[in-house]
Amino acid sequence: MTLRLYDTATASVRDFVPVHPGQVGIYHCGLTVQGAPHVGHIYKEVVFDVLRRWFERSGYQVTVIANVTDIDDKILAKSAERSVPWWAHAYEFERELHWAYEVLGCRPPTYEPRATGHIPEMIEMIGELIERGHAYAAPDGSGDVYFDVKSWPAYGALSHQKIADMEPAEDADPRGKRDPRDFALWKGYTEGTPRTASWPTPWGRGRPGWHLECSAMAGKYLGDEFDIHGGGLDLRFPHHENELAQSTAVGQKFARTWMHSALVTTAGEKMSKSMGNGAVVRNVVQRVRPIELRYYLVQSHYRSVVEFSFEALEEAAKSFQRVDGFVTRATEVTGGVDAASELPSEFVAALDDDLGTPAAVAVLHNTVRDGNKLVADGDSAALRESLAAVRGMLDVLGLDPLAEPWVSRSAAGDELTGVVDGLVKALLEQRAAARERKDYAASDAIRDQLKSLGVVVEDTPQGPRWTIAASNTEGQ
RNA sequence: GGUGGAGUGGCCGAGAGGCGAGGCAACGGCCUGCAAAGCCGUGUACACGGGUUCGAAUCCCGUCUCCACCUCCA
Repeated sequence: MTLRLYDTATASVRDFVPVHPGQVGIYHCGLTVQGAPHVGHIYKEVVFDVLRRWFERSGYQVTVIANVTDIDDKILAKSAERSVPWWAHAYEFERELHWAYEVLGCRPPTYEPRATGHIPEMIEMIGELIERGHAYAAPDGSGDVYFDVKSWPAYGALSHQKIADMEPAEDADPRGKRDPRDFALWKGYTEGTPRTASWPTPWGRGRPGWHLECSAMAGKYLGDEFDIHGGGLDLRFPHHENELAQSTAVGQKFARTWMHSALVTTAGEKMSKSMGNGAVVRNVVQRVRPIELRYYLVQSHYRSVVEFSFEALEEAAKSFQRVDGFVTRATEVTGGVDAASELPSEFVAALDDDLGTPAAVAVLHNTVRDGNKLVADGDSAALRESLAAVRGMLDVLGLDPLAEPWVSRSAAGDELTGVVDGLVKALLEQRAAARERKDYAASDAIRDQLKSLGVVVEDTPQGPRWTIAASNTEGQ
């Protein structure tokens, strides 16, 4: 079975056929770095990280380009509010964003171009659009340059809308537009904005319109035709529609498949509308481990709305702990095995079917259940196979607790661990002695004492084992 | 006004004409000195009203409710 993906443009699930055999080029829109990322922002990143891992596992050579939009009106407005230079503001949140990606185990893209680094490419593109009759400099001398929507009959194809049916923006200042639905390729310099946020062009000084940078950068790094263009569902219109218009109007074929990840909601509303800062990634990972947050996001399908709540999140954390627990115990018993390269066929089929992570997670749990039956009997070929399969599946989902980045963050490498292990073992020997003479009051007292210190003791057929209880169970 | 999506058991969350995805919680059991973990078992749910069909959560018609987008959005 081959990989099938849902394409927004055709509104259908289709077989994936690469532009270049054996290779995949993916462009997904990164963020406008204007504030701290919340769970909704990060969801898109997790979705495309899983997609990328799945392509790689399926043998493709993958190029991922994800932009950073480091200049736009909101950045200018927010930085002015804080009395911080716009570039410092943008960079601060770019770093915050990278921290969030990293903490959730999202691998960096192949390249991450910034809008401000691609002004010449944009100017070149504007020139070509004007030449071909699809763009015009505003006659009012503002320095604005607009895309002429009516000159491009295919406009609206991606979001399946007709220009005539679109509501013109009520708040939009028509300025020098021929049609209210025309959109800015370039925004002329305006009084009161920093001079550093403007660049010279044949049409006057100014800054990029929001959509142009992605067209310019996708074309530059992935070529005139590439495989997948993605982003959050709210980018479908106008952003992606405009990108498509710009790039195709300039003669490119552009993306073959458009993928959009569903929005994350809180209290039934889109996160960016409804939230304060409760769902900011930095806060959420105080409440559950980052790997658990990732599991929470991966267990639902990328085209289904995620209704975010801390209750559901904590439930997901428990579900993941079941998997995590198996990996830990099975590794102790077997001495550890590598992730399998061969994955269960149902798992493969699930992901091949439009990245069906929920079904894939169900296969994972079934494998864990079967594996758990084997753990008590000690090391065996069947257990090793089971552990290898589980780790192989987790690896694809970016959730293998024994792989980077999760291992190096766990306490295992901590120099104190050896000390604690020695101390706990000494106490467990006393407990074993007490149990031998059936002095259960004494043995339970030791266990209770350890528990109050956060050390959980469990008896297994292989003897007692101890773990540090999950530390971040409190928070807001 | 236009376009797209959703409503599933106590909860989360898949599926898409017949066979109860998976998880969390609950209850019963096994294991255990006790616990924890784990395993086994228990729940017949698909917004509402009609229709098609031997059979509908799934298809059709209608209704209700909710969400997203229509130039700030991931």
